[in-house]
Amino acid sequence: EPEYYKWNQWFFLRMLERGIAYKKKSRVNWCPKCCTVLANEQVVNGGYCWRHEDTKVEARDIEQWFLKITEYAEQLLDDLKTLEGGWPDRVIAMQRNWIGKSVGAKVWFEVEWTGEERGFTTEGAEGPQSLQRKDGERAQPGMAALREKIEIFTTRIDTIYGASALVLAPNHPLVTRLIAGTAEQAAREAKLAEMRRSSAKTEDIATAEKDGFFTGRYALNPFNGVRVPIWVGNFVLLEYGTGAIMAVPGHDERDFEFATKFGLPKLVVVRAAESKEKRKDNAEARSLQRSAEVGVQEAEEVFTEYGVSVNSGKYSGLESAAAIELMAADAEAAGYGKKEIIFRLRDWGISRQRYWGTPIPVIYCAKDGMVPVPDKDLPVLLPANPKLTGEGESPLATDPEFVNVKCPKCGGDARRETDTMDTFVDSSWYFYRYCDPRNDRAPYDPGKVKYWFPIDQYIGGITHAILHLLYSRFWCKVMRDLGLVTHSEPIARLFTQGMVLKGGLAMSKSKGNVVGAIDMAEKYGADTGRLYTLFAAPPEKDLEWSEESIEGAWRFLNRVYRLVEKHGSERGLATEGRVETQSSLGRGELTEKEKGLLRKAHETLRRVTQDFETRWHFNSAIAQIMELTNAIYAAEPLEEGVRPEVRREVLELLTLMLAPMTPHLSEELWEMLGHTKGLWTVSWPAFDAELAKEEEVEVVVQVSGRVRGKVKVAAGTGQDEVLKLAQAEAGVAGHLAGKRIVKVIFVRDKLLNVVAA
RNA sequence: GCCCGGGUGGCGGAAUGGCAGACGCUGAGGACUUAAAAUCCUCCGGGGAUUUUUCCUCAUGUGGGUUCGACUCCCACCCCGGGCACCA
Repeated sequence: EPEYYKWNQWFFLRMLERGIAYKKKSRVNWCPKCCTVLANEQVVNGGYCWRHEDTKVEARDIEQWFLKITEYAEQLLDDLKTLEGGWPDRVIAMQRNWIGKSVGAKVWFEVEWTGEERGFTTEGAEGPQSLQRKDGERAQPGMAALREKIEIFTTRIDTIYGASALVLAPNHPLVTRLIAGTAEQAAREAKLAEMRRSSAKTEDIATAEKDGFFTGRYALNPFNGVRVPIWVGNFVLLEYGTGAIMAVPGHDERDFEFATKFGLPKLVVVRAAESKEKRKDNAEARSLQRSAEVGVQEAEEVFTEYGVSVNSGKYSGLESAAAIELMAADAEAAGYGKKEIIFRLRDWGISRQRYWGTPIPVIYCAKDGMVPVPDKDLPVLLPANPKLTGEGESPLATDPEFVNVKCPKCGGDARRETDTMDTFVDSSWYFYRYCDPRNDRAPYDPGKVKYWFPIDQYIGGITHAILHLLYSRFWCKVMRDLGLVTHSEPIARLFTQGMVLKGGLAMSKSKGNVVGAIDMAEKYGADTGRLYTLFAAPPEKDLEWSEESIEGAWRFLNRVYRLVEKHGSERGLATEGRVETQSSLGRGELTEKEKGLLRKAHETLRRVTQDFETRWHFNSAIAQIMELTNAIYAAEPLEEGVRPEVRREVLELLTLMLAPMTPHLSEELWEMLGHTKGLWTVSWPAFDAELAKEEEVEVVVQVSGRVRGKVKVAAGTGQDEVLKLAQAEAGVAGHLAGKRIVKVIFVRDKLLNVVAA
């Protein structure tokens, strides 16, 4: 509705002002079925559309709008800590994983333009000061800076003495220039084109074989001045880090694989830290380690763990963590590197080429460029009659009335932006609007939001763990920075309910495994369906739909109905608007049978209340109610020894406890019990603790922790008494015969454990 | 590979330090009925002893540990599900 999406546009303009919303051309995910771009979060199962799980997304280079969620990466990560306890662990873990923080360093390797197939060399390996500049020796045409540097990112700067190559992503902007002017330029360009083509297919990058080629150029390792060859590798991703890595084959599995294939050296620069025991008695290992410290050694296998640096100049002997710290600091001081934290999280691409979505409120003018739509012109309305061509172009673009506008700045002819916003924009803040839905001057009144927020309890499917739930957290922080809210997290407690499966799969129309809610309601009634889904499993678990089990729920409700039908006819006893508990009879006058029933009813109420309030374990609550029903049946005929007041109280409690789960049926039962006011007018009853208490309890008797008997005693009976009775029990006495009692553990009304030796 | 979650009868599940399998489904047997449906009753983890009644024993993925006592807490491992992934 325009009354709502107007405020999406308003938020967008605020973000545009702050540089949070921006437009850029980039490689994006395109779903050919949706005919639109998707955000990274909307690509699932290694490259499929989240809505069409059988459709692979394609890579396309399109100019589109982004929201700078990455600016909030650190906060989104840090604040997850405040959600612990309130949010399920797996959702927190999934978000943490998605944000993907890596602490490391960037290092700049200077390109040596003169380099050509001279192979790997360790010449001049004596520290940073020996770094030799070869500027201008062989300048290439069109080269702006001769002192070109390649920036790499690493989490293991401590392994830099083991770098035997730099590897760039095929799409790295420098690659073409590096190749230019080298001896095998043509062959290299052909290879590069081939690699770029295959990387455009999102096919199983993770399992593809390592591939790459030498560019013909070298770069200088700033730490030791060693010349390392510059390669291009298919396993290096342009999007992550700097799009370039140092290959340390001795200490990274991918680099090891790459080096094995292309014959690069594998230097050992970290060895396992000696454990104390080893240090004592493993002289052989020690001598091996000594040899590792002498000279350059070819690694036989990859060692990726932390340990102690070796063959690393002045850093040799340092533990990995210390080496990382010191080397990053040194690099920064010397000006060839710096500490850096990077995130896996990408900015949120919100442009969609769809009709359904909020129009992005900007106008392109030949004279003024991109001009935001002024607030007073909001909302930018969707055209009423779009042409839906399915051609992959935004439906808005084909509507001249929508597209052709005057520039708000100069009044000249201009064009509207025709992309619409991702619908996840709408869902990122809808709950705030609930607090103030008719406001036409602002998205909401911050005062009203302050009263209600953050949300005490939110319920949703696990499917939104890194979509809706991440975007909403981001939106909240943006609104906070706009001064609209004072909290940083929108949702205090999150509950992720399970799915209903059929044949092991989530029900979906495309799979044809849906159970029609209407068919089911016609056959059993909606309440039976409700009761079944609640009873079959606790709510956080997935549940497999079972036709047989729903019969069970149906049978149970019929049992309850028949019970009320039979005994609910004593009209005139009903008290409107509440359950008359403990009846109007004096407690002392209750018969044994009456006491038993009332006790069971109130005990059930106690446990059901607890399940509802603290655990949401509706399945065990229903089991309790079933037990109560069974107990009432067992007490039949109720006419004998149970007065109408007591019968009614028990049946009213039964009806009330069922009401949250079977509202329709309960309403009918309530009427059958003689009430004329709706059940909804009645509040949840308090259980009578006195009544719920057992008078006689069964105490379990154990001998040395094994159950050997039981004794029935009055509630509250002391240890001595119970022990005396227990010793009289044949089964217990048999196990105690000829033994000495060492210790007695007694839990009142529950257990007696006699430890005998 | 990393990160989460889980593993209990034929099945869904219950028990969060104190009688393992509540409650329900399925199955078997029985009652009612001319018959069927519905309803009601009994039994239902394995092995053994006793065969009226009960008793013993094993059993909650595997192996250890803590405890008078462990499905429950701790350590190691195995398996299943999910998320992420040539993330440097």
